[in-house]
Amino acid sequence: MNIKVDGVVFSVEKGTRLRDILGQLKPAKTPVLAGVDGEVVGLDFRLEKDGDVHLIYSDSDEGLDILRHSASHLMAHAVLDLFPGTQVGIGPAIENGFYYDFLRETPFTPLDLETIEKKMHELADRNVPIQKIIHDKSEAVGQFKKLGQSLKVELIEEKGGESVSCYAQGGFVDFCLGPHLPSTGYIKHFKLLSVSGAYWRGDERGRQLQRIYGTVFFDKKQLADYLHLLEEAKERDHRKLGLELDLFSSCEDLGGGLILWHPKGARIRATIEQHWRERHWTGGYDILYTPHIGRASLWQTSGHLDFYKESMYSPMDIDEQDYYLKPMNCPFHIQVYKTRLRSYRDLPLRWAELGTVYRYERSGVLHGLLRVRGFTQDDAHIICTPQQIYDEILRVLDFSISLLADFGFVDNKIELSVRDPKNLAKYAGSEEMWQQAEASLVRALEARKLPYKRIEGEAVFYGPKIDIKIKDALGRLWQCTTIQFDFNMPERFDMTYVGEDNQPHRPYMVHRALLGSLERFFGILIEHYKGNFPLWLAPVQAVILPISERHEEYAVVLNKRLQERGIRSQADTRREKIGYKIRDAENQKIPLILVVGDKEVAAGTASLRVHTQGDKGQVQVVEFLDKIVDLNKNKSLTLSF
RNA sequence: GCCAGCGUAGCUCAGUCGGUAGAGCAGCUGAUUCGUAAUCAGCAGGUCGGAGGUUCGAUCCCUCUCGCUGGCUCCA
Repeated sequence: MNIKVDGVVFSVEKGTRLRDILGQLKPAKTPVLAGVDGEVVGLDFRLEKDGDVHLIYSDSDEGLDILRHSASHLMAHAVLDLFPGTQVGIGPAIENGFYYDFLRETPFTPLDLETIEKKMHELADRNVPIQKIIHDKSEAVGQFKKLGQSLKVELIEEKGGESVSCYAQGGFVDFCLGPHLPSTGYIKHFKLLSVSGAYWRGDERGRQLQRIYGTVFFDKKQLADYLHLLEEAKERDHRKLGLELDLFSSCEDLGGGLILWHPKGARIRATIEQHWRERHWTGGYDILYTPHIGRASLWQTSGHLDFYKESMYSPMDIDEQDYYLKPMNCPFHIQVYKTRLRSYRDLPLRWAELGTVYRYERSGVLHGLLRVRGFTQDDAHIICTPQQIYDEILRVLDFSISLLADFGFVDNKIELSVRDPKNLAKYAGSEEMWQQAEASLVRALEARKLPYKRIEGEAVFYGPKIDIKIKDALGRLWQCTTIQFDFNMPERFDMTYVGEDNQPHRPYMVHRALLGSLERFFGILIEHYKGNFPLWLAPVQAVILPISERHEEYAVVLNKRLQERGIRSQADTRREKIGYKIRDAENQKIPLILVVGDKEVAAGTASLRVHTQGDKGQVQVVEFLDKIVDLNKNKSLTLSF
């Protein structure tokens, strides 16, 4: 009898268990499951006929998906056992875990989660087989009606074909395409994480269900690692660090989603902005400033009052005219463009602005610095001729990647969003423009050999775009850069330039933000570095700690020498023991700590301690100064002495 | 906006089955002059998120409201 395992043919005896052929196969890792002719089986599965086998490993997406999905069924099983009368909604595998939605009068409490978890362990320990059952539709509907599961009935009636696939384990049955584990015994290492509300089928007018989230892994260590990652994320939370390091706050009287930048946070922001301006000026951009409010007629022309009104704040009355807070900067930049007749010789124009915009966000979505109602975009508009778009896209792509790298973000994921081919009517701009724009985006990505994901239907109505997501120290992705074509605004504002042919032409406009917003980027930066900012960004770069009062004068002089070289330095002359001051400086995450006592005063040196690295011994002041000035100027991301 | 949870001193948290509150850190004052992550003592600090109701009496119970948290929805 011949079987093919992951493409390699083996000859085995009928009835051989999969487990027994692993010796011959010598896979690099031990598999947990296998797929045999489209079914998921355990390693004890006996091969009875010729067929295709593929091995499934504990850390593969496929394996985890099956496990997660089966764990969600196990959870539903436990919930129905514990709380009869509960209705089940849907329960898929998701990134990092699973959830299941339940319809039940009484809300689940954290205590209930423990009980459910215990029940799940019980059911898993019984190692109940999970069986696929094919019903015909009416039979399935009848069965779920009898069980009182009307949500499932609704789903089957809508989604089920003539025959309906269900999975059963013990007394629990679910309408589900699978695949699932062979039995519940595989589900050992899991944890239920939280309860929240979720709308039935995502419709906010519909019924609200209770969603329980959990996570599951094949082995104990993977679960422990994941839970550790969650802890680590909590430690890095920018809201916690923002308070501890005195970077920013928001307060009730101000209103949600509005941020106060404290001196240290503002220092970092100013450093970011300074760097950003330098890079833009040397990178071929000009910088604009525009106001925070504009007349209704402007927003009428731009179309924002038609298509963006829900995100805009109510108008204010100024001399009986309506003025609106700006949710975007583009109409202002366009006004600058229109102040004079533009020639093709003027293009491309690259106009950037750190523009503060205000957008209404629903109260429930506000989150620290990451989702706010007032924020400063590092915005720019590139206005160019059709012939220039490829060069401009390439340029902005390079620029963005290099700017992000300055802050230590070098691992990116790029997405290209294009039209939904099935719904071409809803887009602004001509067929030719879309094709040309998309081609230039693709060409630029390919010229730089940047891997990207093409997503159909994700483009906004006015043009295709490239988004860049950066990966932080915990491997989490954050969207920062967006580069979008806009075929709508030039039309609405009737932007033109005079071509070589002395005729008016419509320019192309590209809207781009690289860091995204300063608030959000700062939040990401705090979490990425866990508050341990690289030297060039640190609000306080060095602190001088005199051992006792008699070393104060030396410390003050040394401090002044650092400050004269442009280092943000402080002398801590509080009458405290050195251990106390060191602890304080370490907690404040100050990169460089200089301890000075009798020895240093006598030798004219300082003892250097580097944050998180410990005591480095004595350094010569002149050499040390040269070195840190250099590290600071070069915006080094690491400190080595 | 919706569901659930939370809101006690600047911060982290305890507490009151209804009789107006307590610790540690931070702060202030004093002593200590010290060598690589917390010196000691004293003091001060709260209309227990806000408003209303029930009650002889509310920080505690109820209603409303504001804010925060986790999600959902949204994210041109």
